[in-house]
Amino acid sequence: MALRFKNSFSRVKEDFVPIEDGKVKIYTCGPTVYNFQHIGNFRTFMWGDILRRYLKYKKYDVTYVMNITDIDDKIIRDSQAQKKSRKEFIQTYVDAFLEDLDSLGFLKPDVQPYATDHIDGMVEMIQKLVERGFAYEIGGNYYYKISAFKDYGKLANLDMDGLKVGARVSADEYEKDSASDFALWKAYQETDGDIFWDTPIGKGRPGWHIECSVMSQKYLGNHFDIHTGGVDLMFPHHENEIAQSEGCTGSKSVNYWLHGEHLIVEGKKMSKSVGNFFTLRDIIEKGYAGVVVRYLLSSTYYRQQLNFTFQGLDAARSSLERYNDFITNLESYAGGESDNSAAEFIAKTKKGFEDALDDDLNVSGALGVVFDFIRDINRLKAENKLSADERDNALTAMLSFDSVLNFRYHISSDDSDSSEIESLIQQRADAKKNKDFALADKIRADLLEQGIILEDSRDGTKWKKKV
RNA sequence: GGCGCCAUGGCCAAGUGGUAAGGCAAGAGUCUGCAACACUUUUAUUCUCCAGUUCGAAUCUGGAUGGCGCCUCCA
Repeated sequence: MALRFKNSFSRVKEDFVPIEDGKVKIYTCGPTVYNFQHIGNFRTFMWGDILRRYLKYKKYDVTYVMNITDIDDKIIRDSQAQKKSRKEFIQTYVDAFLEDLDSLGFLKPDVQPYATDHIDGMVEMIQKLVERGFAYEIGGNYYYKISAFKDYGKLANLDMDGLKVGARVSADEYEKDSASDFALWKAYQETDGDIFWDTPIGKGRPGWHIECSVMSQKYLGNHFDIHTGGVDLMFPHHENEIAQSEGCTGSKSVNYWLHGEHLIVEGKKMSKSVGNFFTLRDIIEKGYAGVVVRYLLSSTYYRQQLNFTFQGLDAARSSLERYNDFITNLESYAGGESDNSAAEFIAKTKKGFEDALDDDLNVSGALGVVFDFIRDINRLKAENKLSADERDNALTAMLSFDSVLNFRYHISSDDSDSSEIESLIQQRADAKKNKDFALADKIRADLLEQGIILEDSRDGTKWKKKV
């Protein structure tokens, strides 16, 4: 099967054909750094990571850009409330975000541009849009004239003529030709304090949407392959991005628009007032490793709502242990007689894995195939029908699947307490030899208390950390 | 009001016209000093409901019910 994606623009699955053979350019709308990112944010970034890893698995040369929005109304409001400079304020959340990406096992974006480093580019684009008749200025504010862009509303399937002018629109503090026109540049106001830029188009700050047009163009060119984000960004953000980019160049900007559904918690929209709002940090504090969250967030098809529950998180942890135990146990398996069935299992799994992911990133389907594989190989192992060569081939296959999933977790060998654990395991082995099972069980229970799980096998006792 | 998504076993979830993957949980067994790991095995004549199309429907059509989202803050 050929790789295909459901394109939000056409609303159907389309075969993926890159603009440049063998290369894929992807832009993802990154976080606005006014707070710690919540698990819903990470759900969106997560399938972006899977997408990117799978394209690499398919031998594409991938360029992945994820921006950081470091200027917006909330950043101004909250940094002032905390009496911090904008830079100082955002740094906390940028650092936290990068740490979070790391604990969730993300590949680092190839380019991670900051909005405020691209003010010049934004000014140039706004000037160009004015020249081309897509933008106008009123009292130092610049607006995009959506009536000038004939395809406006096409991505979100909105009929702009039929839009009601609601309370939020009329409450806008700036004057505009049309209520639906959106801000490209906001003139300086006293309440902005020291947050402003002096530019050829005046003193002020950029609107939200212009940054993504400028940064995607700068790092990926006027025309690139894939743009991702959450469904809520489809309108107005991505609609506006298209209007800006294409108004500026006069040609198509993005081939495939991918939008992920939201995460809900215990069946309800996540909100602070309901008390079901979680940052990644909240979850980790409850004792779950990042990789457990990764498993849960990535295991559901991205265009389907994901219902986050702690029961689900516990199930994810158990699944993940099976996945990792499989790899660990296979690595230490000495190898036996072959019955020549392993090659077939490997080929079948590889095909099933790729067919599933080729079909618009069906991770659930791919996981089903991988768990079939785990059972098939474990059975061969149990019956001693897997040779050392077959073991190596199975491991290679599994690790190639894991280059996409990244569910493998490692026990650090330089762990400071690992020698202590080894010595306790030795004490337990001695106790077992002396039939002092009470002591042996106590050692095992004590270690479990510290999050260390012991597993006895013919080849001795292994230990692993609880995730 | 307009646009759109979803409903599959106790929980999660794939399958989109050919007779219900997979994971978790639970029960039974093998292994084990006991566990854990692993293996074997049991658990949906049935896919929210009602009609229809078809030789055949979880899958297509119409309707109903329930849940969710977007319609200028939002992943």
